[in-house]
Amino acid sequence: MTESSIRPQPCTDPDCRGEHAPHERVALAKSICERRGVQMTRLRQQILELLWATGRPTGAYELIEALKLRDSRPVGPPTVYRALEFLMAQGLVSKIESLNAYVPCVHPERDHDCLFFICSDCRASVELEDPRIKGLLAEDAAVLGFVATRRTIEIEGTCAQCMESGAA
Amino acid sequence: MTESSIRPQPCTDPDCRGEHAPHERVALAKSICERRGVQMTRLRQQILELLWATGRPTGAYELIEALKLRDSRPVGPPTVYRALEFLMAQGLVSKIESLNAYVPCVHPERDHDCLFFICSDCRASVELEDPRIKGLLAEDAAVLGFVATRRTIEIEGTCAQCMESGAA
DNA sequence: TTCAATCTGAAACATTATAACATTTCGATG
DNA sequence: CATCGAAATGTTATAATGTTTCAGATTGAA
Repeated sequence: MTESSIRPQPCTDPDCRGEHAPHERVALAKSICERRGVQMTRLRQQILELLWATGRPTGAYELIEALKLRDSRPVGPPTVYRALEFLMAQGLVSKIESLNAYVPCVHPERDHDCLFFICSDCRASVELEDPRIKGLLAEDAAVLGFVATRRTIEIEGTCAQCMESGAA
Repeated sequence: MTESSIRPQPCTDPDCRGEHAPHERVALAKSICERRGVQMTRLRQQILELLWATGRPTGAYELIEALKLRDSRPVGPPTVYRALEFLMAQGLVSKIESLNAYVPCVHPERDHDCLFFICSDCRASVELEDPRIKGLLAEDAAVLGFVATRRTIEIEGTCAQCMESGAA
């Protein structure tokens, strides 16, 4: 298993030229919350920062450990799960269902249904928006008369870097 | 919450005219295993039958309960998880990651990367193949130099029947 | 200030999954 | 037929993930 990589992330979105430095993304998250009149509390911000800091999908219990280490702040599972729930509701964090882990969203400012490429080797994940897939899914849903509320698209495999380093 | 529906399933695949009666699908699974030289044992078959019987994504512990009731056959979690692992490896069953539950595959005879529409109301799921989405995902993966091994696509929402019955 | 709403803390518990090791089953081979 | 080995299953314990419940703290507004 090679080192976890990609931090700051090279954005795979062709429209994006921006930096995704963690502190800058956290600042953006705060301004989004303010605009919406919801509270980016200390705990929530810490968790978002931790998710940016690890640079890979991170489990709730791993966050609990990290909070304990970083701040000698012992928090229970419900506390962390509630914060994650809030962050997800605001589109600032996504859950990777196939890993039971959480990642910060790169582009919370856009309404997004992302897909995730998850490297089984280095454990990193890359977020991607593809409106064409979004469109096809909408089309398929329409055929079924199905009204979608949430989309989970997760592709597991080996990332380019790990392929090169022959780790796969 | 309305009654769980769709059994036998109306196949949403335009190429498919076939019946998907559970017993017929289990027979197909058995012949596939025989052809591959792998064993469709009694336990594995029972679990596959149970998955067809419930008609909706079913959890491992629910299967354990069902086996106990149906056969007064007490099996432990590892036993069931191993059987599920086998069935998934053979493409006969898929895991719905967002529910931690398992569904039988409608078309094990084809190589498939399915997407699932999951009704939050009646708990039913519908499997669909869409080669166009498969193609776009392959294209996106290629751009990233990512080699995919597994695809998880799960759309949650409300199915047509539940929309009609106003249950949503 | 004081009330109400929101957020956080804490203990217990529920659900999902795996590790480690023993036993059984069953076909292949001597 | 005996028995060996591989595959499958059984058993116990435990790990990992997530929730319920109720209590206390904080915050923002009247």
